Amino acid sequence: MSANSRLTIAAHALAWIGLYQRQGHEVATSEQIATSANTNPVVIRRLLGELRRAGLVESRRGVGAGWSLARELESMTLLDVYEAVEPGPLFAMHRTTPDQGCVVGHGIQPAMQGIYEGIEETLRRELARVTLEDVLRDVLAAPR
Amino acid sequence: MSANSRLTIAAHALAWIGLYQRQGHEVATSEQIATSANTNPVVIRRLLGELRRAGLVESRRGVGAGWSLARELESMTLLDVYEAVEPGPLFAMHRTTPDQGCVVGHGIQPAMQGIYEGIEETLRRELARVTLEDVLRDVLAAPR
DNA sequence: ACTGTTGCAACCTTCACTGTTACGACTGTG
DNA sequence: CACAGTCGTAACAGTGAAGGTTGCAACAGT
Repeated sequence: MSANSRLTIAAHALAWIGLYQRQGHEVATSEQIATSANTNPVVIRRLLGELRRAGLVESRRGVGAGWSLARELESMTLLDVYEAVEPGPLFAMHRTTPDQGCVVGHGIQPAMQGIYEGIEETLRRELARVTLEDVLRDVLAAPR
Repeated sequence: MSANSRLTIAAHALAWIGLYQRQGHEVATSEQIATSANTNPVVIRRLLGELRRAGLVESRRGVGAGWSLARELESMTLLDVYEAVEPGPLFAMHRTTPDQGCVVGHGIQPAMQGIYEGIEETLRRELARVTLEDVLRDVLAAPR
């Protein structure tokens, strides 16, 4: 499907900020998070910007600037993150309109639309069952 | 997610072949299916080739060549099609290894791996609940 | 005024998907 | 046996998303 890592990196960033704050720090910088995720700070800022628009994090500018959680990790689910960073649908329709003169060409899109909606709804329910607190717990439970 | 239309087109092709065969025809050509799906015959042949490898369709060459179903539509699910045309996982990990010296960088991949596996399993169950017979029925039920 | 960080634009590279052309391989028909 | 129609597949181009990188203005505390 040509999967991307946006949800993974976003969860990484949130878990990092959450843990950092529990260690007594006020804000985390995109530079620190990027080092942990082994990527570029701008990539982190772009993702966190989308999470800010969704109300999951806040940012401060100026000296002592950085990122902090807008809510507790317990109240954030992977669905919140998914919706913030993945706007489009999971499955795409035809790139060009199928032949409307053909029975199948005419009926296929409404048919698949209905099926896909049900499947995506199930995916969302599943994503909503996992909180970022769960993620952080699993992260800390990793061996070694 | 940069979704693609492979599952949609594959379902379209299978429904088309199935309906065509019920109308008394032996085999369908990639040309006919491509016309219905409004795409190029080679695109259809590539997709059907993957479905053939998965044992869902058969092809004949030579004069009177074309494609036919290898099984009844009732016995084919969207999961069969999905697995035939979408090899990779739904969500990707980091493109580069995260900082293993960081607690989060070290634990994030196993954590997300476990979470993603559960979610993909749910997705598969959902795809397995829809047969291609269901798809064809919905196609034929479209208004007008 | 200085400093460190965000916000954001601009650009590049990579990669998957899709579309297209071309042609050899195959097989039933005349 | 030649022909015709279709598959099988390689090769290449176009498109678009994702990710990486650089650069710089804006901001705010010291």
